[in-house]
Amino acid sequence: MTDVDTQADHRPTLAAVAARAGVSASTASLAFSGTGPVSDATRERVLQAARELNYGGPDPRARSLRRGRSGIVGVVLEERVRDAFRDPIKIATLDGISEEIGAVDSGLLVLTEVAGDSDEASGSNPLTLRDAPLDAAILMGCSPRFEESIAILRARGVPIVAIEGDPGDPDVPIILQDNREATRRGAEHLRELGHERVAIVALPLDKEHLRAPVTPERAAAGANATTRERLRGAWDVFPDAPARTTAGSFADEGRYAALEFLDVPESDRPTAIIAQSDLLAAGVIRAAESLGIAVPAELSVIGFDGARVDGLWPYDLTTLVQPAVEKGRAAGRAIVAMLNGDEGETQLFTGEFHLGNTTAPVPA
Amino acid sequence: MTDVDTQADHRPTLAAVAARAGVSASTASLAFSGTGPVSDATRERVLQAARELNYGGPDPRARSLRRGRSGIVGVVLEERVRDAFRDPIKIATLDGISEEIGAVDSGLLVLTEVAGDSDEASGSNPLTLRDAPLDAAILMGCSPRFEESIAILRARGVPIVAIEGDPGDPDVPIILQDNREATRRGAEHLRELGHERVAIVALPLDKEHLRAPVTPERAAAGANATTRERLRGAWDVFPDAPARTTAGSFADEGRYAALEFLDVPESDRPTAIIAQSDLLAAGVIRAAESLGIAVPAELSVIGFDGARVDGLWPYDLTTLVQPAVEKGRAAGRAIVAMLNGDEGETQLFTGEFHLGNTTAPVPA
DNA sequence: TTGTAGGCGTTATCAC
DNA sequence: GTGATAACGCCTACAA
Repeated sequence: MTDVDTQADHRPTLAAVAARAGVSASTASLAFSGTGPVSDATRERVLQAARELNYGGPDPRARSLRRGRSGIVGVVLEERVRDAFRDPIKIATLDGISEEIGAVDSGLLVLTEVAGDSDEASGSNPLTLRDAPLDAAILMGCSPRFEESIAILRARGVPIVAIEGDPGDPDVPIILQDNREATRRGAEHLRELGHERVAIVALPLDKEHLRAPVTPERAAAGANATTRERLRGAWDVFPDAPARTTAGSFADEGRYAALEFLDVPESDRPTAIIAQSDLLAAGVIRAAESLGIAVPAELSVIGFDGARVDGLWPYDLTTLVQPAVEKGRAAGRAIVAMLNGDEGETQLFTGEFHLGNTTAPVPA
Repeated sequence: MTDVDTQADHRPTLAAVAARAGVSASTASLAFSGTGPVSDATRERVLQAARELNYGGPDPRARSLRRGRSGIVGVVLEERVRDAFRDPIKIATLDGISEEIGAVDSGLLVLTEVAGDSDEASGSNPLTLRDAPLDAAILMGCSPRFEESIAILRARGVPIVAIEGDPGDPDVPIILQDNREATRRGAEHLRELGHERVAIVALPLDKEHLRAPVTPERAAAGANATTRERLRGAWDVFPDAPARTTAGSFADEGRYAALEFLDVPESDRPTAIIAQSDLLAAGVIRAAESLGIAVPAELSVIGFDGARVDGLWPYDLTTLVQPAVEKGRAAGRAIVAMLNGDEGETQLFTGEFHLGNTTAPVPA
């Protein structure tokens, strides 16, 4: 303990500063907030007193009670931090969000969904969306607990925006991607190149994140709408294309799944693979490389996201570019609007086809 | 607007609920917080009233003023969200932090360092560490504004922990990595394999993130302590090893830098490269592959982090494993201790050498 | 087991 | 320009 103030349980208050400066608390408040008229001399006196007392400025907790705003926007993730942040799309989206909410002096609080009531063996119960001082919340990705989260937040009067998931609540603006249509455009590109034997490497479909072939039942029952829609888009063009789900959007997962399709007699092999993310696509390419299958000469590969996968060189992946940062910005703007008492805008984003060098005409 | 309560500016308060239930506010408070004795009948009546009024529970803003705790721990990053979250080590550390602070019902608020006073052309001024309702803060990585951030937080009486950076303040526990010693151990491994011509692919050294050779002056003046220490460790063993800085910890950056070292006559080529991160190492390997240089037969590569780079298969990178999650946990525990009025513990972590298959004896 | 009183630190509103 | 007053919504002694 080097400093006098270090151990003090009682930090100076605005009142103390005011007293020392010989003014009233309200005047001192004005001197800090800049709202309203204060003479320069008075302000200086107040600031001087604050310095002397080592006063660090108005307490944000008290301020947020009084103003009814905490300056905090919650981002509700369905997974733990580690998993959510491995997804470059989520990160880009967060970046867009944080950019926009800066306009209302807000910061991002990371939350995960409310846990089941009983199954918390960890003994730890982090700050939940039930008792975090939020001005607004952004739900990223739909999930089983979606509804519950929304109910809690609504009861609190916290404005909500949903990204990639539709709670079906007219008061909740949603930010969506044209997953089905975009995937269909990619598939059509393959068909134009003459491909007929096409396989799909899919994102996780259900909570268990199974590595398994997609049966019609699984496709119908799957909890993940994004995966489902992208499957539909591919099947719109190639109704019989076999698909396998992976345990997550990682290159290694893409490689495992691709090996199942590729490590077979050449006659059974697909001539093209539709991967549901760029990371998966990167793994597909590695799998092909390892089997001596040339991309794109012998196998065309298409991704989804446009995430500029690091280390994929010399390949320039053909993919559907998702405007991830822009989606985050849209969510942020919706939040800002709602915080200002306006309506948040629902927006549908369109994936842009990027032609790289990983697709080619079907081998003769 | 589908619902009566949607537009209500005035949400019900605890007092309103109490009134409706025919009890006093304090009793209603007890019914919610679970602190103190309330008869089951009364509690039920209160809860019932709450349901009828659509009361979502006590307002966290008021609660945090009253209790003096917001349940929020700030993580101060030196870069914008997008950049910080591309580093797997930072993410793992965040994960460890969030795990531990769950024990005190806290969540993570993402902040970036206080901006310069004038150069904010963007017009956006996000929530800063000056006015966020923080119970504690974790500074990740040292930086020029380190001191200023600390001064602000100290004046507020906010407990601080620093990761990978030493503010030299006895009240700030620090969580460090043995960057120099760990790197030295890796270098010694290379020396034992007979390597003499070794090059270094380094992390950014100064704020500009230059891609350039490291001169003694740059090494001495560099702002980034982590980079500097790892350079020292390598030079402890190979004093003349040439080094190049990259623009960031990415595979593509590693590839660029490695090409500078490798795309030369064979006699001038290093037989081993020390990369300062696993992602950089992945790029080094790709560069070698693209030049037809076999790893590890013709070139040994060593990394730093132990981040299990996705998509690096079939290589198992020889590296120094940094206990990133554990470091986060240590930081979280220090925070929890300080929040409980105890002292936070400073900790030094040791990198563990992992022998993979990317190093081999120097070619004959 | 329940109610009463007071205050957490700030800021908005009004007089002066 | 400045000061008094009254909330903001909740929690916690303490008294009943």
